[in-house]
Amino acid sequence: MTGATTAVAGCVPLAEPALSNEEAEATARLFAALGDPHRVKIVNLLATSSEPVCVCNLTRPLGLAQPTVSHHMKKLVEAGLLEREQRGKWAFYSLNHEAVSKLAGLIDLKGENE
Amino acid sequence: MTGATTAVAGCVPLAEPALSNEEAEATARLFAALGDPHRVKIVNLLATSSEPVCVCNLTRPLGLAQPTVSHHMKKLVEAGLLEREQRGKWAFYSLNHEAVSKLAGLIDLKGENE
DNA sequence: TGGTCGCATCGATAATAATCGATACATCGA
DNA sequence: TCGATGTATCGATTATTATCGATGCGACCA
Repeated sequence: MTGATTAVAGCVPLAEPALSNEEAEATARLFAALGDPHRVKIVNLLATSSEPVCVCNLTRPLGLAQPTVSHHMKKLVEAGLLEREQRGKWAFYSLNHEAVSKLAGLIDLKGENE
Repeated sequence: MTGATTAVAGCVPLAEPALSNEEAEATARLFAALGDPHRVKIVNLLATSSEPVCVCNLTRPLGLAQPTVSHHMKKLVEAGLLEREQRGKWAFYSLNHEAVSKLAGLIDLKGENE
């Protein structure tokens, strides 16, 4: 573990009184992780799969080279949205449902303001 | 107007069976709009303000030049997250609560899968 | 132990985006 | 009508990011 990598950790609801620079950056990193269409598709594929998926099963539906897929997976893991599991020589990725829920909570303005 | 600018329109829940390229791009544009710390702060400032805010009241708290702030406001409006209202020579911006709610709904995986 | 396979990292390149000074446009007050 | 003011646009620069070939690393198999 590199420490405070997962962006979700430092996030604070958007309706919080006054966001600090660090909080704003953490939140932006989280959203930026989903700011790429290929990464949106990755999350979609994992969300609709009942089981973890390995990289070799992502390159074709995404139409990307393997290093590019690994690049995107790393970004999503760093954001805390995905979890990586090594099975033999395969790397299986799955959604971090808790992080996704927390992300949805960040956006929810209800109850926070007016 | 370029037409289908507001990204929110073409968005579909992340847990939908198979996202098309267009849907993934629309969703990514929406998230990318919040993928910048300054824009997160703008949304935060508007979310905590009971009234619309003009650009001249944003430059100082953001520490950015006026053209840069206008640039970010445009991106957020194009994403559909903000609404612009001209009052005399001032441009007032406010949150589009409906779009924000819809954004939160996109992320919600509950009920869609498993 | 050598070969293969899956994946991550490296290095380079191309594309995208943030930033700001200069400037244009529109509105308002005098 | 003229000057002042608030914003948007333009143009240029810098920084960030996506992409992929080449390569390295680890696991598995024969």
